[in-house]
Amino acid sequence: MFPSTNFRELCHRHQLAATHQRQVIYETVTSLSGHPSPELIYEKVREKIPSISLATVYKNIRTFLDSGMLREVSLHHGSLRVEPNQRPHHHLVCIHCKSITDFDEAGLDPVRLRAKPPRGFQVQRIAVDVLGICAKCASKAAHKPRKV
Amino acid sequence: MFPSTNFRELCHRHQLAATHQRQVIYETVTSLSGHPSPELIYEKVREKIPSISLATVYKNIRTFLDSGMLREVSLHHGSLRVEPNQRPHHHLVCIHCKSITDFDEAGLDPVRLRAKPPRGFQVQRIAVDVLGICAKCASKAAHKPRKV
DNA sequence: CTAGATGCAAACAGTTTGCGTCACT
DNA sequence: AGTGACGCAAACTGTTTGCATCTAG
Repeated sequence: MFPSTNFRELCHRHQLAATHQRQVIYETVTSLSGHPSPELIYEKVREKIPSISLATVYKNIRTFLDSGMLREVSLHHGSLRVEPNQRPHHHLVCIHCKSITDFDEAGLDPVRLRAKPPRGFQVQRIAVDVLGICAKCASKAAHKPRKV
Repeated sequence: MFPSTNFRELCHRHQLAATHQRQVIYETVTSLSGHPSPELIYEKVREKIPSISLATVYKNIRTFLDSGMLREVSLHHGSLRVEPNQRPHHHLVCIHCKSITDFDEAGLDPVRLRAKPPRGFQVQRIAVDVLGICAKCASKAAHKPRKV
């Protein structure tokens, strides 16, 4: 979608100031494998900028997520959520208000593994999240789009 | 799988003492719709047992999750996790150690909505979590099985 | 020049733990 | 009777905020 580009342009497209801290945080994240936590990102960034503040790392991760420059592994709802619905179902998750709505399994083509999962991973079940904008948020927000 | 049953039997099957608090917490959760947080469950339970402690609610939610009597909406990893992998992919999630491994989109039959999602929900993307036991945990645990 | 970014410390929210007492089995 | 559950308060972890200073545009 976007041609290959440098960090300044990327920030400009998202209307963000291209600061040194931001660049190092962003490049650190994209260079990492796995699914790093803010704390781990902070550690790695400090190797480049020892004086950086943890708050700056948090603020910028949030900024990147909000602008769509980065994505989080799964939307977190601040606290643990218990699932009272015992029937097989999936979830509709709103990326704005983070509301979760159940979605019957029958509304989705059956999800099946095409390939064996790697190296002895024993599958127990498959959970599907349909991510998007709920009706309520869609109506009040003709404005800001947001990636997920 | 299980015949309809009462709370005492349910606890017995999971080797848990059937206390009054436990019963009220469990029945409160299963009577709720949506995806309640511990705080909300606490509020509701206090309507029945005003003297109950928040710690008891937390301890028992944890107990229910660990025993498989209840399930959580999505495994939470304690902290926010950033996704550096920009390619379309899904996740293999271990229910024991909570490790997350990327799983290429091609390893799964394409996931498609069969029905229109309800009431003007605008779908942006579909995220699939394959839940199970990773090889590492499987080897060291011939023992305790656990539901997810 | 000015809006917005940084760094620090303090505040917060959510969750867990230690421990004395009480209740289920 | 003994093991484990409860209730309370204190501790902890992860994250956000207020504010003074600095910097990109």
